[in-house]
Amino acid sequence: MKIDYTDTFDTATDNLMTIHLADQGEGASLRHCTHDYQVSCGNCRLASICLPLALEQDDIEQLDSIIQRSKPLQKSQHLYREGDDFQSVFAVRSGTLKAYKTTDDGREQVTGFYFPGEILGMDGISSNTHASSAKSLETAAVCEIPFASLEKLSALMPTLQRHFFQLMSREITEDQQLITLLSKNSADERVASLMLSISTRNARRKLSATQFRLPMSRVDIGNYLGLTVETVSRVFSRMQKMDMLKVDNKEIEILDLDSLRGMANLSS
Amino acid sequence: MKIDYTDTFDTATDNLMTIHLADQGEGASLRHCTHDYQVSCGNCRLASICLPLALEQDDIEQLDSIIQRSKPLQKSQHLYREGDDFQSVFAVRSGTLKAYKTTDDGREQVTGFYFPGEILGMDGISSNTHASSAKSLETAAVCEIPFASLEKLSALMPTLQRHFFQLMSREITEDQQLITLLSKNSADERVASLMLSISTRNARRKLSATQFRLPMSRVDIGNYLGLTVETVSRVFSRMQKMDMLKVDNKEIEILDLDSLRGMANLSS
DNA sequence: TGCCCGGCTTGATCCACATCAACACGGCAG
DNA sequence: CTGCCGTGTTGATGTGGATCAAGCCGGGCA
Repeated sequence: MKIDYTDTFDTATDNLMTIHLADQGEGASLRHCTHDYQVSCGNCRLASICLPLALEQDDIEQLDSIIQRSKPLQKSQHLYREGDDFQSVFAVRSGTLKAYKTTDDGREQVTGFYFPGEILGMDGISSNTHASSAKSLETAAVCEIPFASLEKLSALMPTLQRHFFQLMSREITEDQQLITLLSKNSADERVASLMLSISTRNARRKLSATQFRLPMSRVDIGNYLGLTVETVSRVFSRMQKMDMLKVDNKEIEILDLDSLRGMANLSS
Repeated sequence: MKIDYTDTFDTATDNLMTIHLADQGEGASLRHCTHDYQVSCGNCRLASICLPLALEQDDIEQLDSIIQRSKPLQKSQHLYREGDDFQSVFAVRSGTLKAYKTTDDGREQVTGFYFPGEILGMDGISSNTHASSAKSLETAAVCEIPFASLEKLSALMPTLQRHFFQLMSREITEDQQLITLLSKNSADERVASLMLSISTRNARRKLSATQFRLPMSRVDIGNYLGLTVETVSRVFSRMQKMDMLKVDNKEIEILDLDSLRGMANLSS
């Protein structure tokens, strides 16, 4: 079997997930994908939504030179743990990760889900140790961006500096969105908001906005939204009964986007 | 009356608040303080906890040159509003501000309180418009730091760049702390945590960690902690009955720091 | 094949906090 | 002085979601 490397990867980057999602072992391209760590930002199809966004070709190559592509993470494997030395931030190449903190009494607060093209680990910058843990929800690949190099490069490339400031700022506004959601919204509204968030993030990656497989468990959803598993489950059932959503375990189909938006009642 | 300018300001910076808090019009120094916008980072007593932290003398002077000191904000006056063009971030010089978002149905989510030495407005970087509003809870003075200048300067001064990255990261970790608080902790724990937070922030500014006046109303506290006024009030009463706290309207005295920590049950 | 186990759903009951309502207090304008 | 309003407290009642409990389903493994 002959493979056009650049091109295969161009699409395969994300396909790793799609393939996994569909649960069909498209052996050849999957294997190819997980073993070739030599992708570059220049030919990554996520470049337009990831860190290289808005960079010139030359700049992308420089950025590329500091990025390390590590071997894939298995499901449930940690990328880093709370308290670990902070060295790098990470870009998700394929798969999904969750970031979470463990409270003293052992409960878990999920602080975010990270899809391909998204950056995680920025909470470690302030204290030089990671403030949360990150583990993969399915087989995943990440690009490691050593922070020291990123800092140096940022000082030389105004666009990159700006963009990284913006990324951190976005993390802040998203956290604030979650704060509002947790403190002001009902269980229905919370779950609806999460579904919409996943839907738009899928769309950004040119995937279906109405059909997708949830990479996270009900427990994870609960720990993210401040609800118990039971409540999450009940909300899904209710939504299904109202014909807003079709839920088949982790397989989701949004049947009525408008009423889902209504339930979430968010302007943003 | 003869005034030693540098020295007066050295202490007056923060005194504006203390004076206001004590509700006694120490005319001379207050007037001096509020009308002299020509303080510099070099002689600001907050320098050690504010943006200049860890900068060399030369660098502080450069930073100083881009900072604008505006005239004081009256109580309840807005520093910026959600949706405003983003131009600058702000350092609190005296007084306290709250940042908040208004939900579509008109309710208010307070996302943070900002005390002297703290930086606010960073949530505006990502979209070039402020993602939240900020208003003063009492007479306050701020330093305006035009972001464009800060960016340029950051590219030249690695320490500043690093420090600003750290500041944004700290905002992220604090938001995540709040997320956890809102989703996992009881009303008692939430209020106790806030009291401890204010206490430590006071200590950082060399003020009493056990006696202070709350700059914010019960409503604000409720809107920050995701509770109603009534609940906040009841928690205060309960704490008072348990001899952890003495509460006289906004005047707080922490009587038993340890049991307050116990109630908050936070490792951090 | 049968068993176990982890993830999910559904029902019954409980409880922390919201909601509603009344009142206390202090500042301020008339 | 009186009345009003904004802010805070306290009590009575209601409710959304937690908790407890049971059962379902599918996958892995002996």
